[in-house]
Parts: sequence; structure tokens; C-alpha cells
Amino acid sequence: MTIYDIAEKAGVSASTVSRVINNKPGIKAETREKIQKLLKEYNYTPDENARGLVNKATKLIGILIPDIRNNHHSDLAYVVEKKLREQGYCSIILNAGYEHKTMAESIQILEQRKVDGIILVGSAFQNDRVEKELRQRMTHAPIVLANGYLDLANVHGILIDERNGTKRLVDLLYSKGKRHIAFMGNLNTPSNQEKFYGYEEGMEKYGLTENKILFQVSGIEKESGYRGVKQLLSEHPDVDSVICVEDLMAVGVIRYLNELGIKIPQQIAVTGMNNSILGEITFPSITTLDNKMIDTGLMAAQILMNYLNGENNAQKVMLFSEIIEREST
Amino acid sequence: MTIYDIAEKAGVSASTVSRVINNKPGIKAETREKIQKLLKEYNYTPDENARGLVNKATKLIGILIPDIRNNHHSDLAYVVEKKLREQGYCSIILNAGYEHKTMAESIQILEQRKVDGIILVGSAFQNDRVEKELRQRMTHAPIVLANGYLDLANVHGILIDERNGTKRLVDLLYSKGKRHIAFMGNLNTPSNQEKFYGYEEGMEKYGLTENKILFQVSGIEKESGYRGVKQLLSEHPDVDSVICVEDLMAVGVIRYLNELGIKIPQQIAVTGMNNSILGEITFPSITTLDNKMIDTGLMAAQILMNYLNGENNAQKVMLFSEIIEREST
DNA sequence: TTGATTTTCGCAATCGATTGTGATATTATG
DNA sequence: CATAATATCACAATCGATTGCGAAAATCAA
Repeated sequence: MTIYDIAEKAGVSASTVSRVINNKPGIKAETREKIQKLLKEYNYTPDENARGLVNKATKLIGILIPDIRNNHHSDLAYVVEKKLREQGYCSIILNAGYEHKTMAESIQILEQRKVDGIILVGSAFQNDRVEKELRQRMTHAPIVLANGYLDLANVHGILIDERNGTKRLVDLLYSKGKRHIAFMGNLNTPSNQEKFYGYEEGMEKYGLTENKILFQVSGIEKESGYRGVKQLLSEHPDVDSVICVEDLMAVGVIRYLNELGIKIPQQIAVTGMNNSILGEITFPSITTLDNKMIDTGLMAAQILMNYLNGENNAQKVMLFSEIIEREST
Repeated sequence: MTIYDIAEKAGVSASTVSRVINNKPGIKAETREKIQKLLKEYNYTPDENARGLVNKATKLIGILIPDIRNNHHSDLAYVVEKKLREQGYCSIILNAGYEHKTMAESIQILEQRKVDGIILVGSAFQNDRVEKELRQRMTHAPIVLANGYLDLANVHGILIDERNGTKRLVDLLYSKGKRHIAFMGNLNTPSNQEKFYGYEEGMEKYGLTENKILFQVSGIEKESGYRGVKQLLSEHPDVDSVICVEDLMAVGVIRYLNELGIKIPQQIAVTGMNNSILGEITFPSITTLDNKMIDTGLMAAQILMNYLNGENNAQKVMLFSEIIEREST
């Protein structure tokens, strides 16, 4: 069923039907109604792809996510998809992985699809390879980097004050009497680096520079946390609290401590980050830093829509993270 | 950069460039190479939407999911997206909700986008409203219903033996000496109904028909589990085990029991279903029924690809669920 | 060298929409 | 009633690709 079929049935030309569909003027009320009735009857809807060709707008938005299986990624994807859909946009969600190569490949796919805009989720996209790819193939489309910043004309950034948030996490632990606070996680994303800087600032604030421990582990899975804390404690028996860059990792930490019968938080306190649902359901539940994924998603969608509606001022927004205190501290 | 731009630079017609891109014969090797070099140089890739117009294939697949935030939904979406991408397809993921109306709306969106195929995730799609919508607007495209079945020519089904799986859950609990086994969750999806039937069969098998308790709660959130078990125990103090239709719900149940100091599984055993990561990290960890979301996803993608490659035999596949025994039983 | 084959490539139509321009029908004006 | 003004709609071009068909060029045979 094409627009020509409808036109034929109505005894008019396709252009007339098009004008009715798009509420353009210059059509007799009588004709308009007749066509509208036919549109309903055959419940015809125009082919968005064909439309995109001439309108130079596909109404497609690309959402690049390292891994949709992560709770905070899917939380964000959910609100974004929902909000974009309200405006008639469809979301193409790609798992872009954490490697620069796969990220770049994903951007190429979006170029082919001629998406109207892109949302990049996670600071992992804040790297040279991605920047180059965006500069080369995505000059036309607005881009929102959720949790990060890239200095390109058409890239908008939403930043979360993870640095300050982490610093406040140190405050919290200090207030609980903790002095040997360790930081666990790798530093291979700008986001994690920010967190680490915040940790450092916090420790320095209390004159605990000597006690700083950066314990790098490879992944963010709970196994990494489990093995990590095991090794951490063997190397630094005096540690009395651990800040993990991810809730999932904290889950592994807690499991190990539970197995050893170490009292949380009395002997060792633990915090995660990113406020995943996981933190609510462990025993003890995990104090975490809410990185405002929902707000970020809403904001990202909003900025994109604004831009597509003509508000061409590049934006850089800052959201404030929030500590969610639970049993593990 | 269009195909005409490339053609101009190469001093040939667009049709020649097209034939080179698509590896069609009838082009002099010399010309072919020259064009290929230009394609690389400008790293040109054809507009997939324009291509779709003439090829009558958008290389777009719609994935309908009630809610991507559910872990087992995103697990599935992840593998599906990955596998489809390998074949040059893009995934449009829509959160279709649990209401028939929003499901139908989502199907309409996919029709407009002229997707080449659809994957429906979850038995919730197994209803009249969806069936009608598919029959009306999706006769052309292959559809795979992951975890369910609809009797339409172009709909393939992947079924999971949740009924039998639940029955084996009853076996397990019986073997642990439990006799007052309650079933908790609503029955508003075919999947949950299957689970309930399995529960009934299991109870009858052991002559425990008298002890059957169907305790219906509205949602599947942990709060539903928490409140549910609270009420359940007040009404039926002799219950010694609870089968929940969802891990998340079991999380709430466990939390309540923990708060009361009830020993799990000695006093009351608990099982969840769907093998979410949540079940691994609670204390005690939750025995669950793995509904094979990963396998289902791979299978769904595979069936769709087969169909799109010409293997037009409708399929109905059965996967076997598997009990994952943990501490809660 | 000439005519027959085969290669190689361009022309033009097509996919399903949108839109500027101009033609026709309708109404208004004097 | 004739003419000007306006309302209504169709034609054809266009978006960026693909493809059947025919024309020109190259190769072959005699």
C-alpha cells in the first residue's frame, strides 16, 4: 500500500494525498475528508525511509552503549528510547563495546543509516579514535555525550560530578572513623579517572596522602572485586574501607568479606558506584554514588530534540551525583 | 557524498559505481580498481535507506521488548543485536510495555519503518491484540516470538519448557522435605500460566493438591515479593516454601524473611525464576530456573536470518529450562 | 579489412515519498 | 456578463540508490 494506491482510490494525485497527510494547505475540505477516510480505512502510514530520502531526515537516532546488559546503561537506554519515541524518532541501539575499534565501527554503521543524531553513553567514548571518527563522518548530526565531553562543534556534553561525588564518599568514610581507605578499579575510562582524582582529593583533604592505595583490577565484574579484595587484603592488611568504581565490583568484595566473616562496615566498609539495583539487594546493602543515569538520559534526549528543532547552541550540562547511604558503610 | 559524486570523480556513471560496490560483473578490472580506490579515499558508504527503497529490504530488524531494564530482556537483546549486526542488520529496540495497546502501537511503528523482520521477546506478546496487529500489518515480514507461540504463517516460535521446569522445581522442594509449597505471582502472561500449571502438576504428582496455594500479587518488583510474602505468611502460617515467578520478586521475599530472622531454606525455602544476576548476589543466593535467554536470543536471530535468506519453513523450537540450585533451597 | 561477438558501460526507469510551479476550476468584483 | 483573483489540484523533478536494456568500444574470426 503506497501513497499512489491511496491516490488512485481517491481519484486524486499522490501529491494531494501527501498534502493531506502532512496537513498542508490548499486542499478542499471535502477532498481532504475523503482522503482521510481512505487513510484510516486502509490504515496507511507513509514509508518513513522513503520520506527520509526527500526530507533529509530519517527520524532515526543512534544510541551507542558499551554494553546494554549493564543495568545503568539499560536504565538510560530505557528513558531515552521512550522520550525519543514520543517525538516520532526511532532508536537504533548498538552495543559498541569498550574497545576503540568497535566503537568506531559502530559509528560507521550509524553513518550509513544516516541517523539524525547520536547519543553516546559513557565516558568510554571520550577518546581520540571516536573523536576522529565523529569528526570525519558525523559533522552533520548533533551528538550528545552522556557522561563526558569532546571538543567538537556538534557534540554536546552531559557531565556528572563524579570527582566531587567520590570525594564526598571519602568524607563519609572518614566520618565513620575510617582512615585506611583503598580505591579499587582500573583507570581506563575518563570517568574512572575522575573518580580516582576525587578519591585523591578527599584523602589529601584529611592529610591521609600516605594511606592512599590505588588497587587496579582488570574488569568490573564481581569476580574482579572478589579476587581484587582478596589480594588487596593480603598486601595491605590494615585497609579498613574500600571504594569500588562499580557496584557490581563491590558485590564481589562483599561476598569475599562475608565468606571470611569480616564485619561490614565495622571492620571494613565498602562503597560501590553508579547506583545499580544490585546494591539494594546484597547483604549488607551497598552505599553507592548515584550517577543520575535517568536524569542524564532525559537530558540527553532533550538536548538532542532541542537541537533538531533548531536550537543550535552547543551545550555542556553538569549534573550532581548523590550519595546513597546504605548498610555497607 | 553520494554515489554520483564518486561517479563524477571517477569519470563514469553512477550505475558503474553501483556495480562496483555490489560486486556485479561487467566492469573492466582497471575501472573497478580506480573506483574502489576512490571509495576508500572518500570512505564512501551507500545510504542504506535509499538502498532499501529499491531493494525492498531495509536491513532493519525490530526488537520488541516489554522493558529493556529487565536483566533477562537486556541479556537477550544483547546477543540478538550482536548477531544481527554481523549480518549487516541494524536493530531497532522498542520498549513495548506490558499492555496490549502499547504493544500494538510499537508494531505500527515497525511497520512504518518497513523492518525486514521482528523479534518479540516474552510471552506477553502472545495475545489477540498483537496477533491482530501482526496479521494486519506484518504479513510480509518474518517474525520470531521468543518464548511463545502464535498461529500465523510468518511467525516462528521459540518455546521454553517452563511448565516442566517449574514441575521440577516442585520436585526439588519436595526432595528437601517441603510439603506446603506456595506459588507466588500473577497469571497475566502465558509464561506465568505455564509456570503455574507446572506447579499444579508437581503438587498433584505428590498428592499435595490440598496444599496448593496460588498467591497472586500485582507486579514483579521486589516490593511485590516483600509485601506478598508478608501477607502470604499471615494467611498461611504453615507455608514452608515459596516459588516466585521472578527472581526479582524472590529478592523481596528473601529480604522479608531475613528481616524476620526466618531461616532460609530450613524454615522456608525460596525459588525465583528466569536466572537473573540478582539471584547470585543475595544472601542466601536464590535457586532459580534458567529460562535460557541467551540461547533463545541466538536462536531467534538465527531463525530470522535463515528465513531472510530464503529458508521459508516455519519453525517451532523448544528449549529446555534448567534448574540452578543455590542456597535458598 | 570487414563483419560478428563479446565487453564494458551509460541511459533511463524505478522504489515511495515531497514540493515548486503552473494549469484549471471556482468565486469574487465591477 | 466579462474579467480578475483565488482556491484547488496535477505534473514533473527530486532525494540516493539499483538494474534492464541498448549502445559503443574492444576483441575475435575469416
